[in-house]
Amino acid sequence: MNLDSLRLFRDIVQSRSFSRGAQLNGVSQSAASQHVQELEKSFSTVLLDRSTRPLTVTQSGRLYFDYCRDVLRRRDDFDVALERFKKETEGTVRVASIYSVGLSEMVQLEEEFGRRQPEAHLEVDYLRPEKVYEAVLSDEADIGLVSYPEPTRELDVIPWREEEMVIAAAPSHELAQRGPVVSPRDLDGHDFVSFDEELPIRKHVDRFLRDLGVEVKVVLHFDNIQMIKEALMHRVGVSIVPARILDEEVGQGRLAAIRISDASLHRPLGIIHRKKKRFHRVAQAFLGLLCEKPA
Amino acid sequence: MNLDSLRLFRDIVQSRSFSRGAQLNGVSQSAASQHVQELEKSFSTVLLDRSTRPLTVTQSGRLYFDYCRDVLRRRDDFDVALERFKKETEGTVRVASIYSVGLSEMVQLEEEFGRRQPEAHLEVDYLRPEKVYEAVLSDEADIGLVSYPEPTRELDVIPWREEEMVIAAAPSHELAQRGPVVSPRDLDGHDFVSFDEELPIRKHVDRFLRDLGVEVKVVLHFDNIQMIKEALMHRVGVSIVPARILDEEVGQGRLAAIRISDASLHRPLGIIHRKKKRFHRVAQAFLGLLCEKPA
DNA sequence: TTGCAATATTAATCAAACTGATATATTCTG
DNA sequence: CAGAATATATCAGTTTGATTAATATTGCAA
Repeated sequence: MNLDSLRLFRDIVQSRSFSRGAQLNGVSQSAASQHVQELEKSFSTVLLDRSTRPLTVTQSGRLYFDYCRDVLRRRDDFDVALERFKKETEGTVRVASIYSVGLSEMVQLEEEFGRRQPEAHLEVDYLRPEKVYEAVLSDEADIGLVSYPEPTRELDVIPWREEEMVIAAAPSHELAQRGPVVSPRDLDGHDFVSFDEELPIRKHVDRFLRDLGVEVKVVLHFDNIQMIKEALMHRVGVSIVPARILDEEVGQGRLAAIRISDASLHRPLGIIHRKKKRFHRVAQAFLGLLCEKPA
Repeated sequence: MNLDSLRLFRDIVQSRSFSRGAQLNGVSQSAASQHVQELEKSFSTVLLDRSTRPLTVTQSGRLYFDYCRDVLRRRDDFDVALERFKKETEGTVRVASIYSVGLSEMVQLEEEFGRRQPEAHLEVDYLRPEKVYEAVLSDEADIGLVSYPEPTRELDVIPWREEEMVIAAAPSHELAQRGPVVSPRDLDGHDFVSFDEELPIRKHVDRFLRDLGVEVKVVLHFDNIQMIKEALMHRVGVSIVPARILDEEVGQGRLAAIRISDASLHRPLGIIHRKKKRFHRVAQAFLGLLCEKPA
């Protein structure tokens, strides 16, 4: 009693003919005849009166006909609802990103994506790192953009970028005066504005400095780069941050980016997603865009 | 996508488990798994999220689940409606009978039938003979009771009874005086109350008399026995009618039944029904009752 | 009646669904 | 975090049920 069967019976009744009903459904007249006989056997009742031509519907047959119509209508509704839902969700890529990926870059990506997939939507949520993981895990986001990505039991990581880390300071700061490139040792003893201790970036910077035997004096710490930049502009000290996110302030002369000679420090960014996640077409397009552009 | 499949999916969702859903539907876990995978392939969407336990339903899955529930509910309604309808019709035997089968006998039959099939209904319509044929042909009646039954292309006949025909007259009538049995020849020259010419019974009586060389004088004719009896009581003449239907009037002394010696005249009664008619249980019971009682 | 068109019947074929065995995955527990 | 326990996925082989082509039967009209 599948959909085709329901349609078949409906069409037989509506066309008042087994042959025409069969034709409408692309089956043989024999199949139609046998099908209705099976129905009648299973219901132990006569659905169609063939002793007259054109055939007529018995009262039981009318009951079943109405059932067929209702179910087929309900099915159409379902199909429509499913298609609408799929268009909605499959036309949207939901990205969860840490703040420090940088708005400017994201805007560029969005523009390029909009050109390539005019039909598609891109939803970007900027969240604190652990919230990014949560969003991806709970399937509220298709992909997540995080730094120092960690694969887990349920998450896979696609390496994305290695961002250069530079020393940031007010342009008037002593280190900024010293030139566009300095040795890490020059940081020794300076007041330092750092990240909160639980952030991976903090741990990596700490380790970097420790390995080189450089000691700084952490005078402030924040959980986001915006606040760090604010502090630097107020000449509270220096910091080490991803080069990319200083672009704007450096261009305006409000902060200086000082490259670290000698040893290089990089922040890895990664794309995280649920293991075995099946990306729809639009999501795949966005992933492709991300990976092809090493910027 | 038959009913079992819909139930299976519904139960998998409701029990949050393939295995339990399968068990509830008497199929293997393997079948359940494969079935949902086929569904997902056909919809090109994921219906159930198995990466968590217990499994969860995706939004698409919810749409399909609702569809399943609605269809199954609609199906239940259909089943109930069909059963109710069948009980109604299958619990009723619709009989179309000519008037002259006799009310008293029919009442007896109804009583006996009521004892044997307390749940059943018996609907008896008394009609003129051609209306009885019509009723059976158009399936307004399950069976028809007629005299001188004629099988046709669409009707079968089951012989039922051979009713003795007797001479009926007012008790004061000359023939009635002559004794309880007379020779057919004694009718010669008498005023005769007959049936309408188009009725089979008329033709048979006429032939009977003609074969014996008896000539009567038809002074009145009617299409029903009641009127004939009325006429006889008014001493309009004599007639030949089925013995059985005189019982009451004879008992009350209002008419006399005079048997015909010599040659015997009988009226055959038959049960007619549509060819290939499928009798339901109750109808079969009534047919059985009719045939077993040669009364 | 005969002839025409529709439906029923039959046997053979074929694809879908199911099972049992087993592999893989998830969760729980020590 | 390993390993047990439970759940789901996969695969090959089998069964079932739907389908077709050919043909018989039936209903209707001339």
